[in-house]
Amino acid sequence: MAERDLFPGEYAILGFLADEPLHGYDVARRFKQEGLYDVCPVEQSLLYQYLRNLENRGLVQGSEERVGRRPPRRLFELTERGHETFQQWLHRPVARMRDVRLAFLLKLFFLRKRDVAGAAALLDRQVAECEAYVARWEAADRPDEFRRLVADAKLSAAQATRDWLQRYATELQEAGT
Amino acid sequence: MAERDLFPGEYAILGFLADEPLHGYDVARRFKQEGLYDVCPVEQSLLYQYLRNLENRGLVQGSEERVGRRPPRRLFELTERGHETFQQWLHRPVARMRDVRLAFLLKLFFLRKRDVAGAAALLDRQVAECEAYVARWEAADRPDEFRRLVADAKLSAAQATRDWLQRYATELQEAGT
DNA sequence: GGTCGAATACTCAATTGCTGAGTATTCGAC
DNA sequence: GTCGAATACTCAGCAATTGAGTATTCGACC
Repeated sequence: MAERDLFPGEYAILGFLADEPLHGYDVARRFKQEGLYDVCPVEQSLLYQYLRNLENRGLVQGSEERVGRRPPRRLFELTERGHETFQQWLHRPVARMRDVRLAFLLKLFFLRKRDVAGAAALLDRQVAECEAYVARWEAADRPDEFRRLVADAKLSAAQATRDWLQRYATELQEAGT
Repeated sequence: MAERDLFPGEYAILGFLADEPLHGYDVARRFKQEGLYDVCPVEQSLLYQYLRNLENRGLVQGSEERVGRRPPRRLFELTERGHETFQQWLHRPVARMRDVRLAFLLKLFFLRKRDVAGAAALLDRQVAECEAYVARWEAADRPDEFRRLVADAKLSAAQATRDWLQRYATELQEAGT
């Protein structure tokens, strides 16, 4: 039973926990405060399910805190495997164009703060993915008007994505020098 | 209990049935043949669920055919309300940018075949939607680096979409004269 | 010093959209 | 005459998400 890949929201949780251990509630707050919620709207109840899933996979570890007659709360932190999984994800470009504005933005969010040079490298790799995608759709045959329309739509979107990535890469390089 | 809006796939079914009554199976074939399936992958079993929903809403009407000891099959056709619903949808631009490459493409698919001038008019209205969207994101405040990044991504995508729509509108106008 | 609303911290049941796998018949090719 | 492809449809179950709920503590204000 091959496990499905984690969702963007789940990786984002790993990202926040990579910095410091947090309660589920704090993770939710980070999402809102940092603006990730606008890109990837993980509701509270969903967040706790994600956390549970991550724990089942051994990527995070929650420890129970009991204080007075408060209902027990849990502090979550990344395991070794959690760190590895997150780091691998962080440096891997996405294959599908529609993921650029979701998962890829999340990657940039976390990588930029840690490692500007790494972010620039990731951008370059993502630009290459875009080029490959553009080439595939330029080569696609267009048996009829509608398929031509679809191909043009995909092409123009992918080119715009590539250009935007390139602009941002340049910006990072200039800021880095 | 306000009913949810129909899915793009459901509108597409209305579109096919607007031309002629069909069996569910035929609708599925149209999806594949005409290339709609690549944009909007409606599996067979899903298609029949959509048909049932459309029938419950009184937008299509299925009549049972019994031949020999064949399992009964149903021929679906649009009702009056079905025609109205479809026509309204067909001429309405979409509000969200991500729908341009889904629902809006479907609209173009159906409208282009019937009414090139109407398609050109729809394109103009959709361009206006894009402009409004661009203006909203240009005005959005960018309290931090990440939100600036997100805004830039949205902006560049919306501008590319607008340009693509405009190119196609021009093309239609030139072909129409 | 009491109370009231906001913040903290989490859980669970229900829903919704979809997938996969199944059924039953007919038709054409060999 | 039989075997695979095409026709035509159904159903049970899952997986991701939503919404609504629970329980406690803290700070502000009267």
